[in-house]
This record gives sequence, C-alpha cells and structure tokens, in this order.
Amino acid sequence: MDVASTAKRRGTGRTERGRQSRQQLIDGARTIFERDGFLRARIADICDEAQTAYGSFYTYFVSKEEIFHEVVDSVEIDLLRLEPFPEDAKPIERIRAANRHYLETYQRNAGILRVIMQVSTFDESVSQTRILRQDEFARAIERRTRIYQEQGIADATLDPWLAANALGGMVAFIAEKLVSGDSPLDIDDAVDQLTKLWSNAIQLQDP
Amino acid sequence: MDVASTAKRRGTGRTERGRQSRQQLIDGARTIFERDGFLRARIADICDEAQTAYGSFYTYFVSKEEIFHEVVDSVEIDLLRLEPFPEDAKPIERIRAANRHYLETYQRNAGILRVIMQVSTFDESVSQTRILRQDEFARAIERRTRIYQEQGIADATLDPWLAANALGGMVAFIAEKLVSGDSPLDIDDAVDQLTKLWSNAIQLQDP
Amino acid sequence: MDVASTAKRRGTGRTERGRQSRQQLIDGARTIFERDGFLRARIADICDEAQTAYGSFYTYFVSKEEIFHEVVDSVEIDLLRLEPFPEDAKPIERIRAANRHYLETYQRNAGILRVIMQVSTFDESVSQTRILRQDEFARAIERRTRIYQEQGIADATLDPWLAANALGGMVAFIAEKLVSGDSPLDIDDAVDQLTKLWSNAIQLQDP
Amino acid sequence: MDVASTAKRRGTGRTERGRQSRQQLIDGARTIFERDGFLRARIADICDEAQTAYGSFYTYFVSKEEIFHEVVDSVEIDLLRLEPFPEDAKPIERIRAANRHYLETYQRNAGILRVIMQVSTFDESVSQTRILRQDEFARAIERRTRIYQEQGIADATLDPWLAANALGGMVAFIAEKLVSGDSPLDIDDAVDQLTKLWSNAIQLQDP
DNA sequence: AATGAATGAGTATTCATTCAT
DNA sequence: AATGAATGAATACTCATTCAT
Repeated sequence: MDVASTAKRRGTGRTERGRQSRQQLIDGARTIFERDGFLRARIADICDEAQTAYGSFYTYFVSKEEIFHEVVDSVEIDLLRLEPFPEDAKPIERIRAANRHYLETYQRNAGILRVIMQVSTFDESVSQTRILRQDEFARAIERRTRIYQEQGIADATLDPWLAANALGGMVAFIAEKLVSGDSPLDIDDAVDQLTKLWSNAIQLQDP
Repeated sequence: MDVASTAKRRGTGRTERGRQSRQQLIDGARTIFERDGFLRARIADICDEAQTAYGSFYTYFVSKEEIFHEVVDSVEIDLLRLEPFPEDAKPIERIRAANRHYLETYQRNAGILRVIMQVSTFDESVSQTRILRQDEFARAIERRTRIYQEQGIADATLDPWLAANALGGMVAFIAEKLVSGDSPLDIDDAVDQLTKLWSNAIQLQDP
Repeated sequence: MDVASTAKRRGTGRTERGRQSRQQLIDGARTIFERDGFLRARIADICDEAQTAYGSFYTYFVSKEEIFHEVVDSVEIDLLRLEPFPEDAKPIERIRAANRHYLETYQRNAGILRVIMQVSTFDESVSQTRILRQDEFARAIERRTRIYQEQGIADATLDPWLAANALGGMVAFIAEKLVSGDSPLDIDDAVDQLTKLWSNAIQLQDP
Repeated sequence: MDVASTAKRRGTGRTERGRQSRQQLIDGARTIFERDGFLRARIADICDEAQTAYGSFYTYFVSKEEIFHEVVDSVEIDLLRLEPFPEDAKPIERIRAANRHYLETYQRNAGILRVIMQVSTFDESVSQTRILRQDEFARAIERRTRIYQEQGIADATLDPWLAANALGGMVAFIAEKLVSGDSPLDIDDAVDQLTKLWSNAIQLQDP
C-alpha cells in the first residue's frame, strides 16, 4: 500500500458499521439533494438526515461533488430498454415499449434527474455523463432505425443520427412535461401519441 | 410613513453618461455570465469588464439577480417565427422556416441560453420565463397543427398539444446538439431532416 | 484668501438661493434624523426630503456630522429658565416655573433630543455638548440653592453641586418618561409633584 | 417540511472545548464592546480577543446582535437591592443601602452599561430591557414609598409612581456623574447626600 | 451653485473542509 | 471509525464622499 494510494483513501466500509454509515450518507444526500438541489444542499444537512456525525462525512467522501457522483451512480437510471426484446417483436411495439420505459423511468427518478441537470450546468463531468446517458438512448434508436431502413420499412432518406436524436429529444421533452404536471395527457396517452409520432416520423411500415 | 422616500435612489439614466454606464454594465454582465456562468460570475468581474467602478454596479442594480434579469430581457430571443408568413405559404415551407429560425436564433444566443438554463435550475422565476418561451413556440405549433388537421392535411388522431410539444422539444434538442458541436450534420441538413421528420410525424399532405 | 482657508470652505449661502438650499437641507436633515436616527439616516434621504440634488449636500456641508451639528445648533433648546424671574419671586414659584419650562421644552424637542442622545454615545464632542447643556441647568440650580442656603431657607447640610445635579437629573428623567408615554401623570401633575419633591428635598422654607 | 432540520447547526457546547470557546467569545465580545462600542466593534476583533478563528464566531452566534444580547444577559447587573433587608430595618438605612448598592453596581458595570445605552438608541428590544431594569428599581421604591405613606411616615400627598421614578432617576443620574469623573464628591459622600435628599423629598420620619 | 454619477473602502456572513480527541 | 469543533477563504452589499458637467 503506497503513500499515493492512501493519500485520498477514504473509509469504504470494510466493517459492517462503516458500510452502514456510508449508505446512510448516500441516502441522506439523495434526499437533501432532491429537496434543496445541489447548490443549496449543505453537508451539515446531509449529515443530519443521515443521522451521522458532522465530521463522519469526510471519513467516506472527499467532497460534496464526490458524494453526488456516488448518489448518481447508486441510482439505477436505465432510460433505455430496447434490446431485451425478442428479435421478432413488431417494430412498433418495440418503440412503444421503449417510450413507456423512458417515461416511467424518468418519472420515477425525476427528483435526482433535476439535480443532475443542475449540476451539469457547471460541472463538465456531470454534463458529459448526462449527455452520455441520453446518447446511449439515441444510439440504440439509431441502430434500430438503420435496421428498419435496411429492411425497407423506414424512410431511407432520413439521417439515422439526427432522427434518433430528434426523436429521443422529443421523448425526453415530453417526459419532463409529464413530471412537471404541465401535460394535459396522462402517461398512457402520451406513450400512444409519442409512438404514433415516432412511427409516422420515420414512416415505419408494418413488416 | 412614506415608503417610497426610503427606497434607495438608483441611477435611472437621467444623464447620457448614466445610460451609458448602465448599458456597459449590462453588456459586461452578459459577457461575464456567458464566460463564467451565473454562479461563478463575480460583481467585481462584471465591473472590470464594464470599465466601471465597483460601487457603480449598485447605482444601477440591487443585486446580481437583478442584472441577470435585465440581461435576459435585453436579449431579444424570439425563437418563434411562424406567423409573419403569407397565409397561403405552403405548410412545409412554414415548418422549414420555423425550424431554421429556431436553430439559428438558438445558435446565435447559445451563450446566454446556457446561463438561463443554469439559473432556471434554482430560480423559479427564471425557470418560468424559460418555460414560457418554449411554450410560446409550442402553442404556435399547436395552433398550426389544429388548422392542418381541420384542413384534413394532417393526422387527425394526433393530440395537438402533445404533437406540438414533442416536435418543439425535438427541435430544441437538436439545436443544443448543433451548438455543442455534437452533431455530424450542419445546420442546413439539420433543418432539412427536422422538417422531414416533422411533416412525416403529422403526416402532412401537400394541399 | 489663503489656500488653507479655502480648503474646507463651503457655500454659506451668500446668494438668496444658496441660503434657501442650505436651510432646506438643515430642515430636511432634522426630519430625517428624527425619523431614522443619526445612524440610519442617509445623505440621499436628507437630499430627497430637502428637494435638493444629491451632490448639493456637499456644497454646504463637509459631512453628515457637520450637518448634524448645524441641526443641533439651529434648534433652540433652552432647558433653562430660572433667571428671567423677578428677583423677589417666591422661590417655590421659581422652581415650579423651571420645572414646567424644562418638561415643556423637552417634550417639544423630544425628537432631536433622542438623536442627540444617540450620537452622544459615540461622538465625544456631542456628548460634551449634551452634558454641558444639562450642566448649565444644574449650575443654575446650584447657584440658587446656595442663595437659599445662605438665606437660611434651605438645608445647609446639602452639597449644592450634588443637590443640583440630583434634582436636575430627577427632572430630566421624568421628562423622558412623560415623552415616552410611560407616565400615568400628565405634565401639570408632574410639575406639581416634582416641585414638591424638590422643595422637600432641599427643605425649602417659605421666606 | 421539517424546518428544524434546515436550521443552522450551532455549537451548543456539547463538548467542554465548545463551552470554552463560546465563553471566550462572550468574554472577548464584552471587552471589545466596552473598548469600541457596539457600532465600531468588529467580529474580527472579537475573535482575535477571544483567541478564536474568525469562522468560529458563527459556530456559536448568528450575528453581532446575538452575541451582544448574550453579553448583556451574562452580566449580572442587579441595580436593585431593597428587599433582602430585615423588615424592621430603619427606613433611612434601607434607602442608604439601596443607594450605595446602585452606585457601586453601576460603577462596576459602567463599561457595559454605556454600550447598552448606545445600543438602546437604535435597538428597540435592548431599549426595552434597559427600561425594564430601571423600572424594576423604581417599582421597588414605589412599593416602599406606599408603605411609608400608609405608616404615616412619608408625605402622603406625593404620587408614589412619580416619586419613585424621580428619585430613581436622580440616583441614576448621579451614578453616571460619578463614573464619568465629573463629580467633585466621592461615592460615600454621594450616598450620604442622596440619602438625605431622598428622605427629605418624601419627608421621611424616623418611626 | 446645481446636478447626479463615480468611487471604493469597510465588513458581515457562509460553509466546505480540516483537525484534535 | 466517530465526533463535533476549528478554520478561513471568498464575496456581496452599503453609503459617505468625490468628481465631472
């Protein structure tokens, strides 16, 4: 164990108690971040929420940023669910399922997603991560779109990258609208409509 | 008790010199906000940029928030340009023009738009303004879409509100992609593709 | 006219207009001082009140302190009125008259007196002036008391200085009580009672 | 929404060290307040005096005002000492004792009393507290005076409230004179004279 | 003399991070 | 590992006073 590696080593919870404190802090941080946003969140409040001594925070994390990353990592936000489908599923059903999955996941994680949005406005690395997440969704769409174009069941004149990003952005935008209560439609209708718009947009044919 | 008499006297630009200083400050603030973001922007830097004494800032503005609002107001960001079209213009040309206008305006104001985005993550009033701006775009699309549906040249089964917001969100998303340099397409191709996606999505017929 | 003498020369109102502005500022200052106290009073508010341009203040006064002194000087606060009495007036009537005069004058000038009190807590020169004013009252009492003692109509074992200051302090204290509305007695009864206490205290005999 | 959890965490002296720091700050604040007055006192100076880091101030107090209140509370200024006397003590001895106690206590606490006076000129709550303190003294005198009147050993034509306040004010005034070194008499003579004036004033008879 | 803008020193307050026990 | 106190850099804001027209 060299010096360099110990320099920033923090308790990683090797003991049971340690693991517990660490987890309490992550949970508390998520609560506080969602309540106050990253900027207004104070370490002291996180510790209060976690029922942890003030100083213990730094036993486990080097900074507010670090715990934020941990919180983000701890949240399983998989906005993507195109793949685990049977290969012979009808394309439109895949799209519908993906849309529903996206909207539901977004809704379930709206709190932390907003904080991520906030932090991404001044933290380059979070911004990158956020973009990557959406890109992943877009890339999956892009792959599928190419396949449909090759199969001749989608508009071949569309640029797959742009189509994927545009449609992904469309779904993301509506997801936010639903969460903020600004939508007159409920989630089911939104899924229907998005699916229709989407399949129209790429002129998807029933194979 | 005369409250007004207690109110702080502020330079309102009674003099030419005053108007100038005020404007310099607004311009300087915009520069600094775009360079550092709202959070990292310091009043001192704004004054340096504006070639103004520190104290002069408070001759014109009560706070960093206030000057930010002024900056936002001073920026003419009209993302919308659907209406000034001749009534008999072909629908697809209207859509194309709107898309181009949106992308170009977004690009031209990308710097301040990012700051607005940042501030809207913790300032409710800015958040509202931001949403209103996008809503305005969406409502215009919604109106148009209804007309097309009534004319029988657009898919009547689409919900106009959702279609408008979804398509508006799609354009907004691509606008951001273009600005951040993540797009393999240039703005002209993006306009083309978005227009195609859009007209496909609502199944727009050439009348 | 040498440099030294012009260094701090300020407009003294040699023209009619100048005299007027100067007077407006003094009047405005008194109003603002009485309303807000010296500490919270702002030059800007004084100028507003005086209907005078902001910068004009320094045409006439070098500082907030200076105008305060002018205000104090402009107010005729003569808490003393023992002398102008006919030499053969009955002693108790002199005391009664002095008490009444003190209470009435105090009441009439309560506003500025409070400000003077405030300033005297951090400005030595004002403190001195304030003390001098009360001392003047006390010295007059002291003189009278000595006379009464020499005439054999007052307790000769009393120290005239202490008696004078104690009785003067007594009147001053009640004056403040009357002004602040904490007294159950009205001014007439207060005069009566103070006069009685006073003449009792020095065991004044009707000559 | 749990407001308490958002409240700033403050050192409440859970540790011995904490208690100590807090006390050092209060002591240091008193020293600085007495030296510079409330207005000129700077937090930094208080911390220097208390041998404490700048930030530690805010571990214990929210503001300069708050620590001032603490300082005032921590000072045991009991200007009153009429009651603990044996019920059969001679009235004049009670008065003498009270006078002596007042003058001595005032002298001992002259420094902070001046600061209290200063703050009371712009802080209503301190002003109230200050008045209450003097009122307590006056009310005690008032009670006693009534008793003497009922016993027929004091002038029955005096208003007890006014007499009490007038005599209390008299003592307070002399106390200040003694402290400021403006008195030609020493404290013992002052006590004698005040006692004589007082008993004369209410025409106290030896029972 | 009038006007109103320019100047900048002075300070309270926050809170992430470090440290001693 | 836990605890809670100590630390101090960073900065917005006030307003008396000066200055240019």
